[in-house]
Amino acid sequence: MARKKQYNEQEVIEKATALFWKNGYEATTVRMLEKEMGINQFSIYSSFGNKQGVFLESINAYRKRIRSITDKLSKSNNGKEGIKQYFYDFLEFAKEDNKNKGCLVTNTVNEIKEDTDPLIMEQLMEFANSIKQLFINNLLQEEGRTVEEATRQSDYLMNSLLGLSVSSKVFDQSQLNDTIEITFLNI
Amino acid sequence: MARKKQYNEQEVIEKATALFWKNGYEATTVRMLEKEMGINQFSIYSSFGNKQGVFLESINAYRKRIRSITDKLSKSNNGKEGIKQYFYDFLEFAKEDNKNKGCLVTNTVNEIKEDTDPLIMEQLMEFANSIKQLFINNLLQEEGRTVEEATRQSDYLMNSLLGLSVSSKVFDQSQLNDTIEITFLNI
DNA sequence: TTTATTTCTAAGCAAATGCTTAGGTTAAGG
DNA sequence: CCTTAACCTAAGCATTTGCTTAGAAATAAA
Repeated sequence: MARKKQYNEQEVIEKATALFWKNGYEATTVRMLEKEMGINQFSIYSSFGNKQGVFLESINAYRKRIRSITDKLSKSNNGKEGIKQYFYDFLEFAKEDNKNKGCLVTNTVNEIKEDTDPLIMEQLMEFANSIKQLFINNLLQEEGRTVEEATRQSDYLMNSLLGLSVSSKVFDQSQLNDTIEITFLNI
Repeated sequence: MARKKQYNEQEVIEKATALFWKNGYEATTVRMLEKEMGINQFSIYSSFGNKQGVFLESINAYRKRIRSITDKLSKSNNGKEGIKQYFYDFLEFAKEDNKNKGCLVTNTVNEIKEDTDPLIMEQLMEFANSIKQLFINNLLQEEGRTVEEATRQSDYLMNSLLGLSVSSKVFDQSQLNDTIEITFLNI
């Protein structure tokens, strides 16, 4: 017995995600969100509570989108080759108009100060750990590796991936390809 | 024939550097600078023009401080071992109170949006390239490497270093050590 | 059609931002 | 001891920030 919402929450969150991805959390203002999402501030706040609420939903949307390549990784059964493919898939995933936006999660980790909201931190760490766990599982598909070794190598790989998320904004494609190839030479 | 400055510009820039290092460029406000540097906003603007001017001087100060370990690297003559030592030195350099502040330059690169000031960008890229060049030189100290190979490997190492600057804020010391060791296994 | 209830528009709020300025304070040269 | 030029203090400026709210518009039920 009342008016209907004139927007779809999932659709507008997709647009918010793109903004956060490109600009980071702090640099994305509510006015920008308003414009990009195509709805008024009132609607933003009534649907998502506050700016942080929009961002948390954006992380969810991001994780859904990236699931296509994490799924591929979790289903792969060729050890480190599957992980290497994930690196390439990720670069493709983060590309837009010949530019690279990096990883939404990594970008946000880079913004972290002491006063970063614990809720956001929690979400970020959970996501990072889920990726690391996939690495460990894939490495253990290959013979002659202890769990400890696989864990150490996964930390190494996470470090490389974090690096890629940053350097993909500055390096060109062939530099990135070479870097990935060398990264997998020694594990 | 006039009053003398009651502060030393180099001293106050050291304090500004610490702030930018910890909080990043955008998140550091002029009021915070005022408090940390111990001088009034008027003095800040009269000495350095604007906030960006303070930051550019802070990058200079940072480069001077890090020179102790880059000098060590440029003087080393044991190839990749010297670079590995640089990685460890860097982690030590960036440590403060059991926390790790990462690299001022990398932190700022991570903040980069399309509208980042070109002057700042230029400074940052110049610094990054100088490090990469040191890597190349050191790698060429060892036999059996072409310049192209050394360049590719230096991109790989820069990627790892960028990763370290980020992951040092999240990983613990033993994870970082393991990561460095694996990084240097296959070059 | 009327009523009830939600949604939307647009104006507005306090706080924080980078930067400026008026006016008092200090000290070197005459 | 004055003058004068640079310095410092502190108040203030316009703009932007995240968030709120009063009131108009829309729509399902009575």
